[in-house]
Amino acid sequence: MDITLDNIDLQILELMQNNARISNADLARELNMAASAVLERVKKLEQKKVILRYNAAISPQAVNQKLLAFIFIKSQEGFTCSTNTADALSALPEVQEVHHIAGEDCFLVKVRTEDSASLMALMRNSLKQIPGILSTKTTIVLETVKEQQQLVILKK
Amino acid sequence: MDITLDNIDLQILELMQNNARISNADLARELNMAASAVLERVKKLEQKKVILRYNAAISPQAVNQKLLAFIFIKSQEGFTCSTNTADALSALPEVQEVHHIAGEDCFLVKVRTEDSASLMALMRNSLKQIPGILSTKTTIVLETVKEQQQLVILKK
DNA sequence: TATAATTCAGAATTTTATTCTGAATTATCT
DNA sequence: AGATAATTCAGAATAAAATTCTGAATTATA
Repeated sequence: MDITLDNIDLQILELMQNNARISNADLARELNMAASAVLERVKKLEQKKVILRYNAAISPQAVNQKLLAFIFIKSQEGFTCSTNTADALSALPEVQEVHHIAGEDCFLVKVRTEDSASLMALMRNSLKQIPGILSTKTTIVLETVKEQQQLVILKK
Repeated sequence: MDITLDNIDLQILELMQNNARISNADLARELNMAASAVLERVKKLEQKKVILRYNAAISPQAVNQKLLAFIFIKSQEGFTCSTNTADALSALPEVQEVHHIAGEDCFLVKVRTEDSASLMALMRNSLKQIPGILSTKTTIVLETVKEQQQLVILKK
């Protein structure tokens, strides 16, 4: 399947990336196009997995997830086995992101918990159950200044 | 304003966090409630900033953002001045996240670029312009196994 | 250059969002 | 506890939006 994106596609992506609930009609008005044509494009972008999903960004504080931390996890085994480690990490609900990174450390994991006590509990209980983890190094976030993906930025 | 969330609110958040374009009617059907009642709640969650925004998750590969990296940035000055550093970092379009972290390093920055050449260019050109940056340490992501916020998980 | 495939506007239809009202529930104050 | 106020919600009515369909125009392909 062709995944070439023309200018209209990029405009749609730019409009939707931070306003995913914009109505198809409004989208059409912004682009000076018929609603049916825009709808067809959005559906196609979804089919082509250019748009992966639509998320509601929820305030972590509002749902009592006050602590954000990054954990570097050094894994024992080679890459094939580490994939299992990554999957085990991904399965934990507190784990928001798992990245396999270059260099001596193996994974960088983004974690949200209620507070530092529950972070400690997570590390003591859940992480300890995962085989192949050699060591962890935790970095606690004091304040988040920006947290917003913005992949499409059109130049005028 | 009261930000207490009852069970219905949490169910709404759980349904919307990974399906932000669900129609209000479908939401109402899932919850066995009138559409008007659900709509009122969603509006209130937006007002209360429990829902911060709605994002379309775009495939980075599809828009030619193939490289993901985390950069640790050690800043020269104290916290007040570092805020300016953080704001300057946040203003860069390649920068997706800026976290102020505990410990010797000051900021952890998540960056997406087309490739390693443009990452190097970003560091040589843009980062060098920002005053107060003492040193940087870059960690390149080889593969992302999970990347999906999931703040609300209801236990049955 | 012919043919096929894609894209899109406009109309018609189905579905949804939104507003309003009154009843029921919940919270607040004395 | 009991009265009052505030909030929440269902159901109806209306406005708006999504979706489907068709044929014309454009673009790609052979």
